[in-house]
Amino acid sequence: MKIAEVSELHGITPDTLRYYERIGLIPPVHRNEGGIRDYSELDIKRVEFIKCMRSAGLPIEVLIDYFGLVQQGDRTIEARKEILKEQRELLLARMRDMQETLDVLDHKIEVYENAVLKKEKDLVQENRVSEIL
Amino acid sequence: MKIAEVSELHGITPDTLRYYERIGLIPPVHRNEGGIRDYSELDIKRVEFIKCMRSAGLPIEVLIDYFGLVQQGDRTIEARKEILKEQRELLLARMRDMQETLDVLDHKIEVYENAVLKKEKDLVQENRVSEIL
DNA sequence: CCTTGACTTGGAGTCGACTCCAGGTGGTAC
DNA sequence: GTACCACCTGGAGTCGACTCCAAGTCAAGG
Repeated sequence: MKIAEVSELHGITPDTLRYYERIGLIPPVHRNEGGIRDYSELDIKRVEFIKCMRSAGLPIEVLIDYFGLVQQGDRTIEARKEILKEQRELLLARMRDMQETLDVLDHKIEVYENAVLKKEKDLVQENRVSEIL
Repeated sequence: MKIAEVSELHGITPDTLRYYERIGLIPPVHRNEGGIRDYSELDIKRVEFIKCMRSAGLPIEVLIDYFGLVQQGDRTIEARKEILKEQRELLLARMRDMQETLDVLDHKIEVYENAVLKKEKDLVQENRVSEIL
């Protein structure tokens, strides 16, 4: 699969895919005779995983470390698990922050909602209905 | 309240507080005779709000726009509400992404957990218990 | 008086993560 | 055979959000 297809399929620009390869987040992708990248199933699995993790804000460095361990085989399973657990905790913490902010936002929106209603009511009472339409 | 106190109280560095003021996220803070910032109750309320919003990833620009509207008085209530609603939706979307990633992470951690257990079981069966301690 | 320490300023530097570009190649379509 | 298109490379630029720094001011303590 060529870079443009992978790009379209996963909503990642070719530039970003090449960038990921340059910095070692994706291992060197196999090329055809013309030197053009041909992404394997496995490469694509990796891209999907990366996209998922990045969409939640996991840092690229962490992912590089993780894949480095994967490459070193079974004896790194424990270390990999620890990385994932740590990122899981960080993710949860961020989600809790966001939930708090969401609550604040919801509250403020409601307050504004009421403010708007009150203003309209006032206008109606003053017989200035035309202004609210 | 001086900058150091605000900083300690809210876990924001003085540099960041001054930066926020420079870019207009916080309005010019009142100074004492010596030219030293003296944060008012209202300033601090604003800092708290900013901290909350920033911790959920709302962009600084959006917050500047929002406070710009606040400054313009009641006639901007509707517009402010719209900004908050939009940010609420974006926040929710990000939280959904994160929940998905969390699920993937949990699943992978479980797989690793099982892999570790299996490995230990194998070692026990091979009478190499010492290696797992 | 002099040092110390917290503050001030404007400007430059950093960091993570892309994003863009110039110049070049290779394969297909007319 | 040449125009076109997608691809390639290395390197530079951008963006958001800080973060750091040099040089200066001021109040309080010894």
